[in-house]
Amino acid sequence: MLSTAHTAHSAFAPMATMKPQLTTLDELFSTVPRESLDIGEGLFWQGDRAQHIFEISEGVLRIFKIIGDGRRVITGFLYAGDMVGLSLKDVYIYSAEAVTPVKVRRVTKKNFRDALENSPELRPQLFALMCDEMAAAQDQMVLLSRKSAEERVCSFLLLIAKRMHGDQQIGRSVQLPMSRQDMADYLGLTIETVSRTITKLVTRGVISPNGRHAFDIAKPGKLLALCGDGDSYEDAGERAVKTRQAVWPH
Amino acid sequence: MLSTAHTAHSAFAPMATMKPQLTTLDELFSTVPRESLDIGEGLFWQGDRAQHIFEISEGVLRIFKIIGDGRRVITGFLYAGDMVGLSLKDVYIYSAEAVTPVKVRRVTKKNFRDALENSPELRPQLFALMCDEMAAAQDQMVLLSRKSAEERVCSFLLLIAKRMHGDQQIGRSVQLPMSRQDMADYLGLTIETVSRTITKLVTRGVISPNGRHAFDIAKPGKLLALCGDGDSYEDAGERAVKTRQAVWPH
DNA sequence: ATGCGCTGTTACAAACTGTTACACGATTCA
DNA sequence: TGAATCGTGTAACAGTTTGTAACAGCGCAT
Repeated sequence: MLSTAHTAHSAFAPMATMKPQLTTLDELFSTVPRESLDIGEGLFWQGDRAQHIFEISEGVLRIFKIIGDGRRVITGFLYAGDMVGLSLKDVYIYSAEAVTPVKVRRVTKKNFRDALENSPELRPQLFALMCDEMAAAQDQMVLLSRKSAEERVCSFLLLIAKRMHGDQQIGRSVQLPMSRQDMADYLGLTIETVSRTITKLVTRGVISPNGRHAFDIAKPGKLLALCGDGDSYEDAGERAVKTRQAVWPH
Repeated sequence: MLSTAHTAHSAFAPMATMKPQLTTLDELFSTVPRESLDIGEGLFWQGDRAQHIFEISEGVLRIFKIIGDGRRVITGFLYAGDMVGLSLKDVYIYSAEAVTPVKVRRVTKKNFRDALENSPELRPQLFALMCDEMAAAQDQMVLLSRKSAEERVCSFLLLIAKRMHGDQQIGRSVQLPMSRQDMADYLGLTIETVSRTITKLVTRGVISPNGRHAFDIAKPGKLLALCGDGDSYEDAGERAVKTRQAVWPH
């Protein structure tokens, strides 16, 4: 599969004659035309032969797995700039569907491999991407394993708020293009619990609705405190949260 | 602790031109001495400066994160042959402790990077490792998100049974060197629920205890049916579910 | 061998989340 | 326009898992 290292010298080859030396992964995708997906349309399905790697240039995608009796788990939402399809398996082990209208570019796995072998600058970028993905997966495991419903929803709001604003700072507004069911399947909750929890946050003035798929973060500090990623000052945990619920009537 | 760590690094230090061309990741570690960890001893901690990458050559390690109020999430158990410490971050984002007596080898991140750049054969191996890790993380998300307590315990038993036998087939016996608390923190349950569930499986004759930290799988088919990875097309490719007939004639 | 400590097991009540059911508003289609 | 459908919100009830606590089993030291 990935063992096609024909050109062992390429690591040291200064410049390939035919192919331009790529310096970013984006460049690899930039030459192919964009494809469009409508809302709800699938990019690929769990079990399909995995032949391409995709880069999202616009819109939001959901990545999910389905187990036997229909239970669905969304393992991630992907935004512009993210890549999807990375795997050494012959088939995709998850499905990808458009949450919003999406535009993607695709390259074959072979071309992707070749580009990596030919460009030493690309490899650290891929490594970094995969490390970030792994770190995100572990955070998600923490969320699913030990966080309460409220902490999960707050963590999610913060995650999306960050992603919408370049991962650097938390925006004051959050767009949630996905359905409540999507959120529930991502957070390991039911749709009703998501709904209840959001209502509670609105009632307490932590966030304020801006239509059904957007919220303003009225009290970012409180949202942070409720997300469960205890910043050292918070050491009483669950009990502290309950206390606050009682203490803050408004 | 870990007093033998420093002498070995110089083995890779010399000029860039004459580095041996490695063909497997194992070889990269094989020249440095093994370090020993006692039961419960930490290899590194969340927040430590991340300077090394480790390969486990013996024993079992637990990888975990701690959030604010003391909640612990074990994100994985690592066995001989596994690598740990891969990250682009400056600090480790999780901790690693010995479940059993452990022997590890370490290389610096710099040497690791250099070896990868100099050996095209190594890169696909690392890519494969990271993909496997990612796939495992997603399976774990499914488990934590949507599986019942019983399904979690059964999945765990099957996972360990597979890993103990080279990932190829499921053994008839399972060694569980970790404590019930470790299992609970890995499965997103409480220690009591783990205990109850195991008792129930024993009562029903699915497994039979062999001391407290080992079980015989009396009804492998039943265990598979209970693990929740329904017979969806997901596993149709090459996975154990498919080979169930071959492995277990009954 | 006896006592102590840790780990694991079991029982029961409580809590959180899930389940079920229905209402509301927006959109689609006849 | 009006009915049907979809996504969502709300409420009462049910169920699984948890928390608490007491008890049992194993290992270890005295």
